[in-house]
This record gives sequence, structure tokens and C-alpha cells, in this order.
Amino acid sequence: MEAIESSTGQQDDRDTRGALLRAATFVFADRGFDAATLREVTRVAGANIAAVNYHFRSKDELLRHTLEHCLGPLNAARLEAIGACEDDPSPSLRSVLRAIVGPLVERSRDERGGRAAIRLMLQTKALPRDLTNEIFAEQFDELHRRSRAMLSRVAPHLDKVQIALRYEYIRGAVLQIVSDLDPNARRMPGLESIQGQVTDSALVEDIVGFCELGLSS
Amino acid sequence: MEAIESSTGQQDDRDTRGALLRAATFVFADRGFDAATLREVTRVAGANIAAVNYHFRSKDELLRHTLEHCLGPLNAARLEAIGACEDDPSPSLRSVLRAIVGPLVERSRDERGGRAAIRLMLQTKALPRDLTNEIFAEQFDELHRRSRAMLSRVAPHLDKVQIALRYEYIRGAVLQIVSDLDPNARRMPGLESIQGQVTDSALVEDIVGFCELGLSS
DNA sequence: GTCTATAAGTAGATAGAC
DNA sequence: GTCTATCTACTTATAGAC
Repeated sequence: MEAIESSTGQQDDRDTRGALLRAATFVFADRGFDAATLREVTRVAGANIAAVNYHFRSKDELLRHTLEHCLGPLNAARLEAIGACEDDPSPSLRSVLRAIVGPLVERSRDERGGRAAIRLMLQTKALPRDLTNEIFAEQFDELHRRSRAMLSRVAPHLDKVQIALRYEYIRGAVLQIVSDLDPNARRMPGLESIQGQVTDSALVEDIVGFCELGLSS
Repeated sequence: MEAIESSTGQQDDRDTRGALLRAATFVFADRGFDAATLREVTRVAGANIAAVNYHFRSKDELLRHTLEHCLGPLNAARLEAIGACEDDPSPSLRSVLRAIVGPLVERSRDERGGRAAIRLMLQTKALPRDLTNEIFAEQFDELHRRSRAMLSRVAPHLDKVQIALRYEYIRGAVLQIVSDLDPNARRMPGLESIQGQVTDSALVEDIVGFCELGLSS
């Protein structure tokens, strides 16, 4: 019986392997992969130091599984949102932008995996490595391709290069504001009025409004 | 004579202290502060391992001086650009956006310190620490305050919160595209056409155009 | 100012008992 | 599967000769 449960890969509660994944998500996101130690991860997980090398092979392999564990759900939500646009016979620019922006903003507020996923995305952008580049390519290349294709459909006056550039501006704008709103971010003078007051949906609408104008010609 | 030159703080060539600063800029930016070792820095600088603790006190203090060394010139260029707008009796939205975007894009292409400065900014955003937060506050808080004030002047239909949000979107868009164009960034399918062809000035004008529309109402 | 040698600590990984 | 104990390697930092 336990062998069957173990083989599902969805037994992330109570068992050591799942506890290690959740602890690694938190510790890697908080301190960075290089500064994080396996001892810290196992302490948070309530596991023994040797458990990491039993369940995963190495610190690198733990990072791989951790990224897939926390980026997978985020990616799935974003793909579903874009998929809904693709199924819409007459999508609007605004609805496509909501699909691109919404899932990121909403999940970034989630204490569990969402916020950590954002931090790990920023870390990977700031410190590219072969291991993480590979994982991010698997996770996000299809999403970005389909997102750009949808943007092209609803903004047909822009050519391929313009779409690619502006899609990056949109991604950058979202990541910037979402990381500003992270409770761990440094207190920026002039942003205090934002850092606690803006609701998710208001923020999404504001970003979408900005980007809609930016794509309007 | 040498004592006078040493006291100017501008003797970054030939001497060990300057070589260490330049090497640290490169190594910290490339591998990240935590993964970088002082042995690697001193090897690149052609100096001895003990030189770091003689010229700086510790790895942390080397980081502090390195950040000030490479963020200072970038910050000065950005402050000068905003200052020119402030002196303009009737500045345009476009000229203010150029002042915000231009120096970052232009310097990001500089192999020497500019590209490293961008990478270090991204790392600090992704991995906030007391030490770096403190330095970034000293370096950039005034710049951001004055940039937002100028945006308010040329976009008077937006209130303080809207200005603060949209200033973050602008910063995010610039940092995103600039880090995409870093030769060390991962090869993103769909961005190949951009990663080698767009000129600095064309890129600045494109970002400025996008943001100008985004601020237009 | 620069070097060698080394101290003192901690990292990831593993062997082997249970 | 989980634990203790330990191995090997590498880190920052420093003492002291030159």
C-alpha cells in the first residue's frame, strides 16, 4: 500500500521527502541556493542531514526537484489562463494581459509556494546556471511562446520583434512590482503607501491598464 | 608623493587595491557574492589572498566597497540626467522617460562596470540583505524620489500612488530587457532576433514609447 | 605592502549501525 | 528509511617573516 502511495509523487505531507521539498523551497528562496546549507534545510524539515542524500542525490538534485515542485503549479496556472484565451473566439487585449499578469500577481501573495517561486525566479535571472536555465526552459518556454502568440493576435499592428520586446516589458513590470510587495523586500521610501494597501485585483487591473496603453499603438 | 595619490581614492590602476576592486566587481557579478571566493577574486586580480584582508577588512567590506565603486558612476549618470530635466523649464514626458531609461540601457552594454552593475542590482533585488539594502538606499533613494517627482510634473493627471506604481513598472521593464540582452543570460527562444540586433538608442526609444503610452492616461 | 603558513570553522557527502 | 559519526575539501581570516 505504501509503495503505491510513494509512487504517485503526490505524497508531500507527513513524509520526509515532502518535508524536505517544502523546507528547501523556503530556505533556498529566503537565503539563496549558495548561502543555504543542507543542515539548515534538514533542520527546518525536522529531518536528518543524511536524509537529503538518501531521497535526493545531492544539493543540486534537491534544487532541481525543488524548482520543479514549486514552479510546476505556477506554470500550470499560467498555461491554463493562456489556454482559456486561446479557446476564446474573439479575445480582447485586456483579457490576454489579464491572463499573463493575473496568475503571477495572485500567486505571489501566497505564503506557501507562490512567493518562494517568485524569489527563485528572480534568483535564477540574477545568477544564471546551466542547471536552472535547463529547468526554466522546460517550465516556461512554451508558456512564453503561446503568450507572445496571443499578444500578436490581439495586437496585430505590432510585428514579431515589437511583440517580443513588449512582452518582456510586461514581464519585467510584473516581476518588479511583485518583488517590491514581498514582505522581505527592502523598505523603499515612496512605496510605503503601496506595500500594504493595494489589493491583488486592483494591482492586476493597474498593471493591465498600463500595458494595454503601452500596446495600443 | 605616493601618499597624496593614495589619498585621492582614484588610483584604481596598477595598484593592488584597485585591481581587487575591479576583480571583485567581475567575480561577484558573475558568480554571486555567496558562491564567489576571495581566492578567485585575488587570482583574477593577480594578488595574494592576504591582500584582501589588508586593503579591506573582510569579504563583506570588500562587497561594500565594490558596490559603491560600480554603482556610484551609474548613479551619478542617472542623477545628472534627471537633474537636466529638473532644470528644463518645460520638460516633456518623453524627455523625463529618456532620462530614467537612457543611462541604464547605455551603461548596461559597457563590458567594464555597467554590465556588472546591472547584475549586482538584480542579485540584490533577488537576495536582500542588510548590508546591500543599506548601500542601495544610500545610492538610489534620492534618485528614485526625484525621478518620481519629475514624472508627477509631466504626468499631472496621475496621483502619487499611480506615479509610484508606474515608476516601478518602468524600472521593471528596463531591468528585464537589459538583463535579457546580457550575453550571459539564457538563450530564450523567441528573443534571438533581439539579443544581437537592436541598437541601444532604438531600444531606449522603444521602451520610452511603451512607457509614454502607459502613462498617457 | 606583500608573502607563506596555518588556524579555526563549516560545507557536502558517505559509511555503517540500527 | 533513519540515525550517528566522520571523512575530505574548502572557506575566511590571521599571525608573523620579509
